[in-house]
Amino acid sequence: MKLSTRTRYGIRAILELAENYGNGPLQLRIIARDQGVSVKYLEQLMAMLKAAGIVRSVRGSKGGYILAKSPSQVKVSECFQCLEGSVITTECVEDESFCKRTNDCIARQVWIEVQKAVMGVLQSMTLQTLVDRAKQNKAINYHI
Amino acid sequence: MKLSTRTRYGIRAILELAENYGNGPLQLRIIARDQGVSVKYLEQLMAMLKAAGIVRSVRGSKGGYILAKSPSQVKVSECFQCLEGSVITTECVEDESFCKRTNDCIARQVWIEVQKAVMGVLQSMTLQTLVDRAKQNKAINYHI
DNA sequence: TAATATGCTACTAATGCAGTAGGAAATTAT
DNA sequence: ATAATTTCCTACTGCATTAGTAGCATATTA
Repeated sequence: MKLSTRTRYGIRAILELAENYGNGPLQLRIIARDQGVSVKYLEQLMAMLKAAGIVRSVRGSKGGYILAKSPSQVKVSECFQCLEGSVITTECVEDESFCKRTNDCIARQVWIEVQKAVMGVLQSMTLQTLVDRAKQNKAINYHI
Repeated sequence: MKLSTRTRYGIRAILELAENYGNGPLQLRIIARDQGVSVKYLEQLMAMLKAAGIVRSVRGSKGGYILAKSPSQVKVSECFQCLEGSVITTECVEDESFCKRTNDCIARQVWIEVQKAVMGVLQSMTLQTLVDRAKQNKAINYHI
């Protein structure tokens, strides 16, 4: 059940875009530097997010990426599903015909509950939620 | 975030042992037949569960596997962690020194919450919980 | 025209998953 | 004793996915 680096780097990149929201495009060069990831790899992640309509891009010099919607309108679950593929723990959770044991399979009930729990967490958060937390966190660190 | 077949088959095998609890050892041959999985593959999964003290084995003819504790004493989370490795979504969740950004990383907070949610579900269930559900399920199907 | 960014596609090394295979050791049945 | 059954152990293999790297095309600004 490990997360891919795609998801981890991707979410971090999106968060950086969310923090930068309203200040024009942010270059991958900057994000790559901040996050310690290659620009080339980030390009691919951003392509996925762009295809999903989560970010949009501005080409050319002074270009970069911008969040397509305001941070409060983007659920973390959207970003997660885009990058990780889905939150499906097993095929049978969403596709009953995947296995003939579906009706009797108690294990399946477990995976359904797990999936609901994960989605519950991710759907309850928007990028704004996380940006606010980050601000709060920085304020606390400042006082130390 | 897909589950491995290890975990899926393994949990199903354990559930079969749980349903058989009190009736002596159950052979992998039987479980393999019921679940549509090879004996050889099941052997490996059972080796993991045995090492974790979840099941114990009886060698030789009329041998097989038995749950090491009563179904009500075995949490699903134990079985899951044994088979899947862990519920860790990323290393940094449990190892703060894994990444120097740990303190400021808001993404990490997301993964921590996801992990807690998953563990919450799995820890709330014992094998007995699931066996009871299975019985209930069968009773309902019988009336149809 | 040069510099800076994204866009696109192909390639590759490493890893882990999902088994298969074969024989050894223990136990029971004949 | 011997045969049959069953777990035990370890090695091997094919496959898919991940985690990038690389190179060039295209768009935009200075």
